[in-house]
Amino acid sequence: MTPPRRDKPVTISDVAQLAGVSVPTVSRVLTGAAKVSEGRRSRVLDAIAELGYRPSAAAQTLASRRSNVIGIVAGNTSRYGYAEAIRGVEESARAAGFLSFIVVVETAEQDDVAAATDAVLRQSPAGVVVLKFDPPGVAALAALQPHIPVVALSGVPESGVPQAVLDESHAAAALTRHLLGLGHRTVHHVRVPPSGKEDGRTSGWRHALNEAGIAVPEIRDVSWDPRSAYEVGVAIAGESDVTAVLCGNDETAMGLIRGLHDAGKRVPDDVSVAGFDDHPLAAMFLPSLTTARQDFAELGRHGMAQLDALLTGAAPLALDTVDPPVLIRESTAAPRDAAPRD
Amino acid sequence: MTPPRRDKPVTISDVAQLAGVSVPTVSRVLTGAAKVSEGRRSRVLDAIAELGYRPSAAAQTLASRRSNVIGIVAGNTSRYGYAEAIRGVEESARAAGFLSFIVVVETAEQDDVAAATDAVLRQSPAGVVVLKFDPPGVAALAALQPHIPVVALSGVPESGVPQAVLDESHAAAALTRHLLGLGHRTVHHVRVPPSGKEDGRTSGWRHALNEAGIAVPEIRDVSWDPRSAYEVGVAIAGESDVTAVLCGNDETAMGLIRGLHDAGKRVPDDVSVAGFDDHPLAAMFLPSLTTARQDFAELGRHGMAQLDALLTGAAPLALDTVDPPVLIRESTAAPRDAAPRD
DNA sequence: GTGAAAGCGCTAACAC
DNA sequence: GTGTTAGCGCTTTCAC
Repeated sequence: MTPPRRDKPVTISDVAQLAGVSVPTVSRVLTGAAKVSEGRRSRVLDAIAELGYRPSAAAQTLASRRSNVIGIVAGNTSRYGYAEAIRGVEESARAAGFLSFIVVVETAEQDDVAAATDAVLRQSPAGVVVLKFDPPGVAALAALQPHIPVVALSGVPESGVPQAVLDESHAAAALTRHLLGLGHRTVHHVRVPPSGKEDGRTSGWRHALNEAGIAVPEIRDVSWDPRSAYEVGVAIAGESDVTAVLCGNDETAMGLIRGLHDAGKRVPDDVSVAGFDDHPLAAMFLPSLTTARQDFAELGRHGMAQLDALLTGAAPLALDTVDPPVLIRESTAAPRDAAPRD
Repeated sequence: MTPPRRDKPVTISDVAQLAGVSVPTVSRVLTGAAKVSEGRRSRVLDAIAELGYRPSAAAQTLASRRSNVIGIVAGNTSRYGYAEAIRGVEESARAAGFLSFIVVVETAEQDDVAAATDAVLRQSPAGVVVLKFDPPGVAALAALQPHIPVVALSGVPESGVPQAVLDESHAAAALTRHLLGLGHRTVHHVRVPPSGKEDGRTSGWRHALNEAGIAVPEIRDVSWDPRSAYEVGVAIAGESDVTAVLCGNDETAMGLIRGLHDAGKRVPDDVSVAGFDDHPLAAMFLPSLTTARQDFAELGRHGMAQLDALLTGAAPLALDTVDPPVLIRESTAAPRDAAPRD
């Protein structure tokens, strides 16, 4: 066995020569584009193994005008939901024979979006999955769509784009109703950075309040950093009318609870707090978090399945919606001053 | 402005024709390989803008035999340290003009490692950064090294590979000494899946115990799932000799604390627990976690810097080691039965 | 089935 | 400086 030299890669013609066949024949056994007689076929396979030959993706892409890479475009790669969604996409992309590359769009500004679009298109990927979780994602989706097959991953259905959706609004409404059902007069909302005008989490909350004929309280905004939720927790500890809070995600809920705690309030005794996502630590927290499970990895897998369907020209999958289950745990309870409604 | 058609990409010769120059001249303004007169130069630039031309990465790679993509090889993409390290690598790769693709190695088995190696090499990347955090990472590193410029990211220095290191053993020893200094007779250790025979976290702990002349207690192993640490927490709640525990990471510490809590033990009153990493939620947990900060994103950036140096043939950077700072918070305290040693 | 010939979009080497 | 000529490593006609 001769280990390949770092500076002289083995090419298809090396294989052809060793196997005693023509270059196109090697190509045929590689791609399966046409039948090759059993004898030649195995000689080619042997030569490939002996030389440790690996086809060059660049040459294949150039010659065939299709590639086996897909792009994952995201505003972020490491936050919980993002990382899980990326994992899901990559997993099923790999299972389908695709390699995934990552393009991060820092902001929704022209320059960043154009840079990301360029980076994606230059690779001539077979398709792209965009995490439409934030404004950069929304902008990148719009920029990419006219050029290449794209699937969006998101929390709210939208028409005109193949997509996989994790329907957040139902779960947010259910969580809000749960809190109201415990006897809270209203439910406040601490919002994480939204993807557009309003996310499903916020609209579900708003919907449930409207439905119950309750005035919609002012929204508090936080960044992704749990410390900003901590500050809000400290602040609302001083507001006696706040007895129930629905947070945009579990990290926010944990930060908020810690802030309330440090300001002398107990959860759920003084204030009920619900999170969103069912982060792996949500059940470990003290108190454990009432929340709605979001399976981001599954969302990613669905997205890749959509892309696959799109590429193979199969019947476009029906709108792919997953309804997140609600989990009632320790962080929510009846308020001090009221008995449950029913 | 004519938006490019989805099916007929603009090529370099379209640009050349519109600008009234030869193809290589366009290439020259693109790559800056040779001087081009100001007049032609700007005509080319205009043509590029007008046509919305984007060079094909495949063609460039094939013709020039160098690519501007780098590979990130990892056993996992979404767990905290992994995701942060990947973020760091991608960030600085992008800043240096590289696109990052991701290859996941599920296990350290022959097949998976070979598949990952193939996937990487077929892309002919400029270089690769391997997350040497687990056995799959270690195996992939070994398989890749003879073929292509590789940098390893890890927790323990190792010779023979360009690498960036987050030196865990000092911090683990410091944490162990902190616990002993509080008066604990010994410190137990709950270990997360190690990359090889022993990780820096474990060896630092072992070292500090040896140094203090204390017998090394049996190690408890957990998976990455905090629920497995929860089980250990429940179990050790029944062992009265366990008063201090050093955990392999913060998620494990949180699971362990929750398990202790559910089994009736309080932290730090009954048992002191230290984590590792300074996860964003470590400071929010109740109790907040004593831990050692690991800046994985910075580790990733250092790794990419190493790779850059390697590629440009610059003097190889000195071994890149970061010493994680120790953070004393609420989850550790003196044991019930003893006063602090000093 | 199989080889010869052509060409994918670009860069490199070479003259001028 | 600039155009012409050759490929890069493959896949794709198209004969046979």
